[in-house]
Amino acid sequence: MTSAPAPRRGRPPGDRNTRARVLAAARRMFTERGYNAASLRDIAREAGVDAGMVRHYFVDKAGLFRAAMDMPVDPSALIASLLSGGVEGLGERLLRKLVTEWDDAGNASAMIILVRSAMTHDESNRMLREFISRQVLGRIAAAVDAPDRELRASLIGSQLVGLVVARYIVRVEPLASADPETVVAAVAPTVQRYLTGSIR
Amino acid sequence: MTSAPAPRRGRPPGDRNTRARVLAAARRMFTERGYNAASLRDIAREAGVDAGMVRHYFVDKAGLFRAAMDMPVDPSALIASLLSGGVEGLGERLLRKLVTEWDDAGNASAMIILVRSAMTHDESNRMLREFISRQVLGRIAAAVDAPDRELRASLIGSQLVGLVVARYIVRVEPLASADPETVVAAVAPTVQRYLTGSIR
DNA sequence: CAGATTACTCCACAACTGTAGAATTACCTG
DNA sequence: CAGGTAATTCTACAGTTGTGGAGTAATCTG
Repeated sequence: MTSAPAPRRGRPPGDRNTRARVLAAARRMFTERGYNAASLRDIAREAGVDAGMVRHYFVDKAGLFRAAMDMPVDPSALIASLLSGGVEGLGERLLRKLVTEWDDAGNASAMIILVRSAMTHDESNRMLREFISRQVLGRIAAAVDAPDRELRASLIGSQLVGLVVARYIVRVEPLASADPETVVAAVAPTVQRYLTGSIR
Repeated sequence: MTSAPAPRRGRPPGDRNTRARVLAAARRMFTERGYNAASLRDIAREAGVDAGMVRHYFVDKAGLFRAAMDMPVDPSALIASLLSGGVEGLGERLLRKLVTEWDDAGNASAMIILVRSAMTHDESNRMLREFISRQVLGRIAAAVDAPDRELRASLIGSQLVGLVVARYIVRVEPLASADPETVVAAVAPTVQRYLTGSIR
């Protein structure tokens, strides 16, 4: 790993920090509209920049999307740390993390982008399915010592995705405005039952 | 070699039942891609018909969408009949109805159209929110004699929407291929708890 | 100073979109 | 048979989309 700052040559970026602005605008647009409906020109306008910059920095719309999906926190590490506390009370920890994380992420979470895009964009759909299966549910399933581990994990997935859609995307009331602890208290037992309870 | 019959101009002889074919094609396309991503030309091609027919029969894309959303069964009547059995075991009845209905609807349910479209199309988003609130949750909330009726109802909504997304849209395994009764057995207690159990 | 390299904008293109009107043909009523 | 109406396709238009190339400006290295 060369930590050397790389002999920067050529024209330095002005104090506009364009790349980051484009990325931020892309995240906003993708969360709001999903992959297809967020146009490059809209994103560029939002960033106060010419549309050509997207090509300059990210080559493609797909490239921009990939860059926008590079999440700040590694979800697998996050989940691993959640799991380290054991299965007892995992439902509650999982849910609290999810809700508090997304409440103040101000709608700009990669997960929301993915959910929203997955409805109309094939690649996103595949990404979401694989992300849920491998990164989230796979790990949970591995931690659960019960028959039907995979089924249990995907049931959890269904409740979590449903919560995201209802609270953050479609915004069904009063769930959308309910305070975090209320949501945690209400939904955690569901997740815990899918984890360790009887499901047959 | 003229393999294609070369579309003759003007009114063709016989009864082609075009309106119904366009409508069916529209339902298929809307379920597969959502409102925005399903183009009029694609729908017309799917129906084996010129795109002008949409205008002829439905005026607008919005008009076509409205027509495609005119559901064969009135959901409010359906829900009312489910509710008539009382709150006892309602979770199970609700879930069984939902799962069996959609499993053999072959993916062409109006609900799936709505869920899929709601992610990118503002009007659909509004429609879904209002449909869930008024038609489904409103009625359920009215039948539940407990504090937090609306919150309970929207929690149910979150689990149901999550199930739809996970099983029918994103197709997370093994939930997507699980047999109906397994799903009912696993999820019904969740719904029942949201209905009558403790949520605080 | 001369390149080289990067940052950035402008313009063009082909494809696709929803909408609109005109033209053509078939069927129905009298 | 005459005339109207419905059914259908064709052509056109203005807008938007992702992409690509060309050109300009700023800064670096040598």
